[in-house]
Amino acid sequence: MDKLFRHLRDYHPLTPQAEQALADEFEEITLGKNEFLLQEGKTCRHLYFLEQGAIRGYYNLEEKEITHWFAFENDFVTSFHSFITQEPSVENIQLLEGSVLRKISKEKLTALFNRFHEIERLVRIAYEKYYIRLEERYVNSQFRSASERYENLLEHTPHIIERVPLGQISSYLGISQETLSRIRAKT
Amino acid sequence: MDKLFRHLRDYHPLTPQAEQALADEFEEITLGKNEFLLQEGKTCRHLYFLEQGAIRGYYNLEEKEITHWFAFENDFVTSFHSFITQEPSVENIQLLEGSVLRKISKEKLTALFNRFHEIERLVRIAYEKYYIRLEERYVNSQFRSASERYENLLEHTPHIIERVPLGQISSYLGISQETLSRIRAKT
DNA sequence: GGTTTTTTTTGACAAAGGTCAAAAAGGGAT
DNA sequence: ATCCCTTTTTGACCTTTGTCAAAAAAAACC
Repeated sequence: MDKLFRHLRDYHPLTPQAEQALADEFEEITLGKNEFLLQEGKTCRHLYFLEQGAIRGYYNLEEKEITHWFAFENDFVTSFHSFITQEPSVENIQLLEGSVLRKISKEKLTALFNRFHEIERLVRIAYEKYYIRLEERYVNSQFRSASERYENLLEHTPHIIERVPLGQISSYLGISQETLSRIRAKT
Repeated sequence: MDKLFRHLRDYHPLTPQAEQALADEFEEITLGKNEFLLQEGKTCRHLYFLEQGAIRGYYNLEEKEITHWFAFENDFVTSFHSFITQEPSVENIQLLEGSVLRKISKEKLTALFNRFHEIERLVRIAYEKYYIRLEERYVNSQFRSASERYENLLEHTPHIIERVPLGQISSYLGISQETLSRIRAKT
């Protein structure tokens, strides 16, 4: 649980009462490689915190799996669209490695917002960070060439290369696997 | 001011006290076509609400202007990265038409968060909506062909076509202007 | 250690989209 | 209407990336 709270403090420091209330609600779960946290068509009712392990989010488009994000230690994980709207998810969330997570349901989180302004503030601040991250990925994906995107990955998130098969990285970068392989051969 | 509050209520209803506090801080401004709300290198200190008009955000990449978003009536406008981090902006925000806006400074907004939990909640909910929007744009931009992206624009945001020159639309879609022109010729 | 199975690389070719240059079409002003 | 200036379209060609198929390499299994 420590890992979670150390991470939360980076967003916004909490009073002991608020920390305790969160500690009461965040439940630990352990899942094995290739298991699913969520499958398309199901509504995502939880927010997860990934303490240890690696996870990907992907969806199926024309027979292909498109991986659009990865998560590692200290990342929050959910199908954001489904979690927020409480509509069925179009994406799947699958473990790349055996992982240790903490989870909290949307209802419990919402109830905590009502009890603790500071918890809602923490989430507001976390959203800001995640928004900025996504914005950077967006600009990077749309206006850079395939090899620039790969170099950017090497520079900013090299751990992805170590822990994820190439086919998933290529779809994450929006490149065919063959092209990515050729880009790598050149460097 | 009505327009702003009608819009805010769609996110989250506010008490009269909170509305009044916001009304006291949101200042009206009017700017003409081609004027700048923000230029790169400057830090964005305000959040704007666009009551009437049209605005674009763009940055310069290798001699070219890359337009990466448009805003119209009832949109919030800011250089999100700069506003949140209070670091110098890499983007420019320019009016496409003469526009009427409301603005509030970051300090004043933060002060309101402290006074009114409900205002911070409203912003938290607004972030969720904007995050989902960006996520959709991201997936759409990265995994669809040029003509699919254009068709998607026609279907979901046709007003852009009416109010924005083609060169800016093409860069928004991540296509060269010539290719966009050819796509249009076909349909 | 040898055999499957999966992942990555390579080759040949095709398709999508970009670039450069020039022509055409619009939009104001006078 | 005419001139000037901006925006859009068209043509020829080039570059990047994708696709299909097969080989090579790596990993997992017995």
